[in-house]
Amino acid sequence: MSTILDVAKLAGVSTATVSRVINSPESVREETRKRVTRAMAVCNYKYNALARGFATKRSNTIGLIIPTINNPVFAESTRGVQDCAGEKKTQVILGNTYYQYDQEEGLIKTLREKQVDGLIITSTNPRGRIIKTLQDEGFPFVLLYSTIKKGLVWAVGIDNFQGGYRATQHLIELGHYRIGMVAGTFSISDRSFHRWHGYRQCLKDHGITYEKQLLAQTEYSLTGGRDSVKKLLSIPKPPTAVFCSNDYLALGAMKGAREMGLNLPENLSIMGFDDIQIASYVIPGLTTIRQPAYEMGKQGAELLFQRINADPADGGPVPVQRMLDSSLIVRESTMAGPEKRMTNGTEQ
Amino acid sequence: MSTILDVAKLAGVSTATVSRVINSPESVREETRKRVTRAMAVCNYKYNALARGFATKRSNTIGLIIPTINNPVFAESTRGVQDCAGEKKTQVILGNTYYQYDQEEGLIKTLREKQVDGLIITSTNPRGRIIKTLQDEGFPFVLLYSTIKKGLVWAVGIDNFQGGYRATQHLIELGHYRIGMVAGTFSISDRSFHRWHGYRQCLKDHGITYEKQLLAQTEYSLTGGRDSVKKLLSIPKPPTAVFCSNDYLALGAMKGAREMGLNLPENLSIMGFDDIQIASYVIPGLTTIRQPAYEMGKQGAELLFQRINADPADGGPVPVQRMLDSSLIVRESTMAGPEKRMTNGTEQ
DNA sequence: TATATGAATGTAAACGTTTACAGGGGAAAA
DNA sequence: TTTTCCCCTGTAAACGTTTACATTCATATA
Repeated sequence: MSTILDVAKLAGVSTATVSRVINSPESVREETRKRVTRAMAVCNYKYNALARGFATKRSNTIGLIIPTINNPVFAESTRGVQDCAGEKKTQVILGNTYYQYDQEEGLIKTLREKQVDGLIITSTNPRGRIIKTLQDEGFPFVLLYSTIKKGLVWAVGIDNFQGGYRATQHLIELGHYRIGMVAGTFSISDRSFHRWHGYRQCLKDHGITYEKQLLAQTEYSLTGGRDSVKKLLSIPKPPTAVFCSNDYLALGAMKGAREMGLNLPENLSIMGFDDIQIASYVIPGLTTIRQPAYEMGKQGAELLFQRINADPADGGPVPVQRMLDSSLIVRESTMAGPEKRMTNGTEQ
Repeated sequence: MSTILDVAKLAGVSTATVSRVINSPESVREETRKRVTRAMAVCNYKYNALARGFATKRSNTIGLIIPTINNPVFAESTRGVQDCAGEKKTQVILGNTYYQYDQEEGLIKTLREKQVDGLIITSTNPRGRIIKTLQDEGFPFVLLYSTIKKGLVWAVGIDNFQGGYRATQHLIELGHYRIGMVAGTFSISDRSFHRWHGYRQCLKDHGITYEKQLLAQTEYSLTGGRDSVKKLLSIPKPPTAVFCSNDYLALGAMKGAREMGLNLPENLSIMGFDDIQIASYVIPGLTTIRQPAYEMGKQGAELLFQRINADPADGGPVPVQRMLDSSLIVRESTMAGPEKRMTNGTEQ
């Protein structure tokens, strides 16, 4: 492999000049530039970005930490991050935590050792020790899918409480009052937790008492959704509607309900959360709360670069928390509850 | 930031010794080791893997190039790659080509500059210039989803021709003889191309003449699948079955067919390819050709490491091409063609 | 003519590791 | 006692860039 030095010798200039034609060509005389360019071609010179990173303490690489690339919602925001990073000539290293805190911890450590310029994290536990350390040490990072509304940490997310509330409200307005919830284990996702809070509050506001047996917690997977809904449908007075804390679980729930012989949505209304692409391609179309996943990734990355490139002179940039809009998308997987149908004669 | 030198001074040893306690602790006396470890803690030492990479010419990073992380099949193999890399203490940089050759070209260049130890590539054009260059220069890479069966390039894939053949055969055996195909544009994926070849050959072997108008080419997306199937259904004698070159397109096709008022599978049989997870969660369950996506990623990574770590002494390791098994998964989206149903009385 | 200016280039140190090689010292062997 | 060996540690160069600073030289200015 030839180096800048080889090129320099061949072109009869110093390494500094070669470096300059690479990084600020306008600062070197045209004739010299040509000579150097030709020399680079002659010895098939390959730039070593790692050596540059070493010299400049800037790797032009960022780390992206998500629970799992399998959930399309994270795939979508990954794309957002990548697209933004691409514009900034930056590469992204991807890591999956599989919702495990120790994995998250390990990943962050490794990526920092790799000298990434910053981190975008969909954390399993945003209030845990690791994030705190990062914050204390002033390392540039931004939280994704975060529920943090105000404070010192950079974050972009949606209002998960409100989302959970709105989802539940939709079901109540349809006349359901036995509403189950399928959620991820709270210890592994604080998003689920907030959505559940919204659900509880909404029930309360409508005079419906919360029942513990109407909550099924599970791991985030299609099978998790399927099994959980079956559990909910097996209790004495089963729910007529279930709110799943994400679309992935909801898709699983649909299958589970059907395996128990139910027709959808007549026998069971199902709500999801996320609005992944496939949600509108499925029968019945999944009613859900849309969150702008691609946009979230994109904006997260933008904020990160903003933070990284900020002039540290004036006490550092001021942290920003950005809340994106979520919205209710009504499709066919939810319909009027049995009582409502009877009273207004729309029972089929 | 403290360096190895700081630690060394603090512990009263040389930098070499500190480096040794990091990389081969067993080679240093216990008492010294302890002293160094303590010193590292005291000055909050953070290892710089980038500096290491620079010194050793080994970045412990590999690049993974795929068309798009949005297609679950690539997300799944990405996970396979990541899991394997994780075991080897290696990180993976992810790049999407969006099926564009110039993107692929750019990514490969950038990643090589970043000094990745190797590349795993799901190429848009495996016989193009870039792959050739990589090969000529002896850079370690392995092709994923490749159809290459024998030769000098490392590759893992399935037999796409056979897969296309088997899919078509399934439809023919069900009594269909007007069989459409929805495929990606051939110029952007050689996999699609081979599946289409299998389709044609199978038609031929069963005495069915190939009709150009029964082929719809499109970009790889749900909407692409939806629009294409509509096009196929609008021709004078529309197909009674369509084979989509991947599940993603097939899911789109299902929607398209329904939007034209068809019942599935009674009015149209639909086949996919890949067997993405969601394929079995959809109604009707999607009949498809399964390919082991996770396994493909995992094995691809294993081969890459094998190649990277091979002792270059004995003329370099011998290239391996690995063909994984694919298999027909019959679900509910395909059923007997109209004629067959009439003749044997199973028409509903 | 003498001086100031500025553009283009060169010099050399710095970045934080690794590692080939050398050396010290103690135990075992002769 | 001398020699040999091995374990542990140190020395110093090397990896390929960038960049602050110095230098050169031509041109403009006084």
